[in-house]
Amino acid sequence: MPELPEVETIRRTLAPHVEGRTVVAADMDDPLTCRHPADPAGFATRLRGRTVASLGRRGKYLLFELRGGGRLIVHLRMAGRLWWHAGPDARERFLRARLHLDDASVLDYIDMRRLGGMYLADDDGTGTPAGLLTLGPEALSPGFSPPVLAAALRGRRTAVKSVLLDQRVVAGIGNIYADEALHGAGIHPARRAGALRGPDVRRLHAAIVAALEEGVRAQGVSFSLYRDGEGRKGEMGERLRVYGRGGQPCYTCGTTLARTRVGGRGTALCPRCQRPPRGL
DNA sequence: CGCTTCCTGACT
DNA sequence: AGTCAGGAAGCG
Repeated sequence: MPELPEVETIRRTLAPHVEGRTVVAADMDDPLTCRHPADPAGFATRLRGRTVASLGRRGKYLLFELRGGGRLIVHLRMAGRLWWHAGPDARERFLRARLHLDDASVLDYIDMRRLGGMYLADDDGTGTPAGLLTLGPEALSPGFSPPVLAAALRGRRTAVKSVLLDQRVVAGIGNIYADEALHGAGIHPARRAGALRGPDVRRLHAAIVAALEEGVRAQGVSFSLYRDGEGRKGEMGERLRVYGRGGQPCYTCGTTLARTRVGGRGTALCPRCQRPPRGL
């Protein structure tokens, strides 16, 4: 569900509520949510008494750095939500875990599809999800530059959109912002990555950064499930130019936006602004 | 690489 | 009944 702007918004809204707080109890209600350690009782025992020093983010991972070492890592995947309440609120239908903090507030982890998960990792890396270890540069950092993007695209016959979604290439882009960035750059999502020229790559890089920064400013997209750490919706949904707009007119040229499938993912594009070269 | 799978629900 | 969903690991 959430991509870099949504996860960053959650981090910002959650940080003031959890930093410096101690977990006095953890209700780990769902074995699937406990990725490491995998048993809920052990997970709860290890988390109890730990204090959150700071809340960070890497790609789409949220990192609760714990005082004295180690971290609690949360990945929301498609449908996960983190929701803080000043007191023990009503339990959401798909509540999978609840952390009780030492000021009587609670942090709820809600995940209808149970695709997301929580990890308790040590400083030596034990328990860290593999995907976090192989993450590419942060999309909104100097480490992600046009030359870095060019190197990732070079020589590859796969669709350019699939490369953008590869977290090992760049961390934080998901299906929404990939479509938005490709439209902003005027590049067809199924275009062969290796076929992009220097100017294409620079436009694409700029469009990625612009789309993600706009998403952060607007506090994310709230299509259905996403909310920030305090349950508020983001404004980015109304600013999307292609994602979710198949069949509606392109804001740039008026052409009816198309809906297709690229790399197994639903994809929206403007057939005129993003015209593919012959044979892609 | 690209396709399938994980999981559960909403919608056509 | 079939399709789709903001993600990513796993398997040929």
